[in-house]
Amino acid sequence: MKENNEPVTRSESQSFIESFIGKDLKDGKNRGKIHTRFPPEPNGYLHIGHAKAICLDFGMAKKYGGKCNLRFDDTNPVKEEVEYIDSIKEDIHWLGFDWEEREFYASDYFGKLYNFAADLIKRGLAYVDDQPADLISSQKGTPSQPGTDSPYRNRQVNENLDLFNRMNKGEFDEGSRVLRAKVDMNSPNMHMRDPIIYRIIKSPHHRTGSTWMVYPMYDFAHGQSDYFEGITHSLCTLEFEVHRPLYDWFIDQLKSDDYRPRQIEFNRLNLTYTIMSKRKLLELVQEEKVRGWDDPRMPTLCGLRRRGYTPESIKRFVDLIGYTKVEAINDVSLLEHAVREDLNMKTPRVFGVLNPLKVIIKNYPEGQVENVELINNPEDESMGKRVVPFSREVYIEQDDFMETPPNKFFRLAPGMEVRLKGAYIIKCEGFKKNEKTGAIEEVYCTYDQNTRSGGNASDKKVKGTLHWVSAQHAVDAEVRLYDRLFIHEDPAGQKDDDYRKFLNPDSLKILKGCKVEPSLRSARPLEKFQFQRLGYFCVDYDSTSSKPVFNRTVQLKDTWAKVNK
RNA sequence: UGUCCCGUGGUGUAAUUGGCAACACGUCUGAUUCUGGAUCAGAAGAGUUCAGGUUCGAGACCUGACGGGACAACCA
Repeated sequence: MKENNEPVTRSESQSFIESFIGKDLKDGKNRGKIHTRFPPEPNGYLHIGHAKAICLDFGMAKKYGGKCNLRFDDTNPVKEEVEYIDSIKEDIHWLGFDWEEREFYASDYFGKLYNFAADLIKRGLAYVDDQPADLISSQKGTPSQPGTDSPYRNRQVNENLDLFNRMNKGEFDEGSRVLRAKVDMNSPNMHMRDPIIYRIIKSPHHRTGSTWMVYPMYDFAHGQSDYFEGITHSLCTLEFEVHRPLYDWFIDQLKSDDYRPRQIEFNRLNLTYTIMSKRKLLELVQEEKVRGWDDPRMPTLCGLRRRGYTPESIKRFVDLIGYTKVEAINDVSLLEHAVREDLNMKTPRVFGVLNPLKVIIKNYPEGQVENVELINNPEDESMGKRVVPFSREVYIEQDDFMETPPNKFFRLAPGMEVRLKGAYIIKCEGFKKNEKTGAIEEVYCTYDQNTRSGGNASDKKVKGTLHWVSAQHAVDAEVRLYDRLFIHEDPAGQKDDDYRKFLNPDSLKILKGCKVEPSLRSARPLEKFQFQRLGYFCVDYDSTSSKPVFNRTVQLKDTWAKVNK
């Protein structure tokens, strides 16, 4: 919808996929309709790479007035489990997408697929091969050498039909026979060299039980399922590019009019300092390198959710990186930027002290408590204000005090003044130091009564403003700090080294004696906050009202930390 | 030694389909701030892998190199 001479803005630029779709629609292909599908195999949890596909599949359909199906690609009963199905559905909904009543399974089509295979046999386009896997494999040749025909390639139709039927009745052992499509053993494309389309598997299927003994391969199920569902655009990742000729070959055998689905491939999502392979993520879980699929360090959607990421931030990130055919590796800092941007607008500010250091305000009356008022979110006035108790003893961050500060240290040090945010300006008059360890144990200050925020002399300038928590009112909390899971930008891409070699030993730091403001006692799992000056934090599932647990989603940008390096 | 795909600042993407490279992240300044956040203003950083060709004109088209990736699972 470009108006007159408005310049083309970023948001209007389309990916190559969208251009293809737009052209197909304009050309009136498939009656000018768009229908997509998201086709996960239920063999693991969804990760942020899947989110990229989900956003495309559901996003394109929505944008162009079409529909998007959810289809579980469950053609291999030995790898798939029901537990994954529920988590996949939960994650898609969490992201904010809905397939309505269109929840399908490749296994819904086992009957149709079987009949289609039988039909191919009758047309002389498929045959049963009795050879073992290694022989079939070696006859396929190599990418640079053509294959050779199987001795069973010209088996009679009736024999093929009978054998295929008996394969499905369980008369033969797994691995003893397969059904192959008769395509072209000399094709430069390995996938066209008489691909196996059915194999015998006797383990029960999570949905069809032991109805079938014979199961279709991916290549024989995916395109056909698209066809059965009326899919117009079958969007998948780059590695399926070489499968496309086969996809088209089966559609050619299947189609009866001018409707046909079209496969388009785009680049996978890769992120720096993590891995995206389902197999490797499973290893991390099984080898207990992480605490589970939803460990906040994992790139899984449930992990990111637990870490405190919002669906909006993930969608925003996906939107920023785009869809191309270039195998790219995206910088996590862009993802982090996306959460900060979102959380900045949404989260209430609170005080939490991670490494407490007690400050005693010597001239503040003992036993006195004042309730100071603080703005919940300077970005959004509608979020209102809250009241926080202030008293003679408060905790500040250990990092906010230095005995001998460097230049430009705008915090507390002997003789220096700082503001305790929302309360008073205090001046450091002394401190107690453990002579053995050198640790600062207490800091002694005086406060200026006239400097209370909002008061007469409240506009007096000081260099620094600190967050704090009243000692007697503080709630003890556990805080889990996360760092990148790997110390290498591309841990899985190092040919000579196993990715495990690059695991970051300090990716998780658990802080036990943290002090947070009393309002946080009632925080519920998944609630998000900005701990002022520190970062964004999300309440963990392990949290209880007596002992809150917070996960740090991401730090605030910290220019001081950079200067300090 | 085959077939297919890809090659634009540090990173990810754009470039009205041939008109003298734009945006975001990151980086660095400065302003502002009761968050060293946010915000605001600004800067540095690529001449589009290379070499030819077509053209008045090429990041876009052609040819050839070079570099990266995918493909030889009874996985998806």
